[in-house]
Amino acid sequence: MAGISIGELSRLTGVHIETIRYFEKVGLVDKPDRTEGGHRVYADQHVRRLGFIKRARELGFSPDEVRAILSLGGPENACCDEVREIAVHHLEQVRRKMADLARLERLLASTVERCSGGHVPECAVIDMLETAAS
Amino acid sequence: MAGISIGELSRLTGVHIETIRYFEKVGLVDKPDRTEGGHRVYADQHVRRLGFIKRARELGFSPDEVRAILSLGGPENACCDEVREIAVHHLEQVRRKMADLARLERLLASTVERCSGGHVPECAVIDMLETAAS
DNA sequence: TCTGCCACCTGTAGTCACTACAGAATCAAG
DNA sequence: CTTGATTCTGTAGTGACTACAGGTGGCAGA
Repeated sequence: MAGISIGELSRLTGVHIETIRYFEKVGLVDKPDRTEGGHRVYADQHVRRLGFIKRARELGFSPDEVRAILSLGGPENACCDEVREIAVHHLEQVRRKMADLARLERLLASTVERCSGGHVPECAVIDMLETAAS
Repeated sequence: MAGISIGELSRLTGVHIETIRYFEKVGLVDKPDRTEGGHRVYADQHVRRLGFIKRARELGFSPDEVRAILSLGGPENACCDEVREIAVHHLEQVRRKMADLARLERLLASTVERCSGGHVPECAVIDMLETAAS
């Protein structure tokens, strides 16, 4: 209710003060009111918005994707179909990345297993890295 | 056999010319010989080394991990146990990342499924992003 | 040999998403 | 009114490159 300082906002949301100012600069959060002396004064709306951004970033949405959702009018006004499209696209990327990692995991695991582990210059890991096949 | 220009090296390895020079600057690849005029002249050894670096990076080894392997004397001399340790550590990180992505995938997938997709302001994706639970 | 042109050189600056600092001003409590 | 914490602006740093500007090198054809 009462005005929130940037420090409180930071504590409430877990977003660094510097990052909050950065988000303001790049237009991810609205410019807050100021005190006479120029200190930022935030409202509850900013807490929600910043929490939203933080969570979306944690979930791997790129800043541009977050921006896209926000530009749809923000969590308050965005239309489901448009937001859904962004989420679906993001889901596809996540699945692609998972597949990549799974291949990598198999390769690494089997390589490490083949590895003698002895203090010798023959090494399956090195062999793998030297070999161009994926 | 014959000297290789930086352009050829780039074509052979698929690494950008600028990146090759960057790798030289940060010490990932040895400084090559030069022509009288100052152009870099590479040998086969550089092709192997650069290919090695490229592949390790593609496999998600961080530059520091690559540096660590190279500092063990490079692919030619490194000892299996030390390299293995780096690879095992990397494997752990890959698995952690996979688990993260899997959680994210489930959340996104179930959310998108719940999503009406209509042109309405109620949206499961927004709800998810607004909700702080992971 | 001269000319043309591409490849290459160095050095600097830009990217992204922040993070970190310096030095000054403001705020809140006592 | 003083003190100490907080906040302010603006700039610079991070990592891992990428991109450019402005100047040479190398080599083929005339």
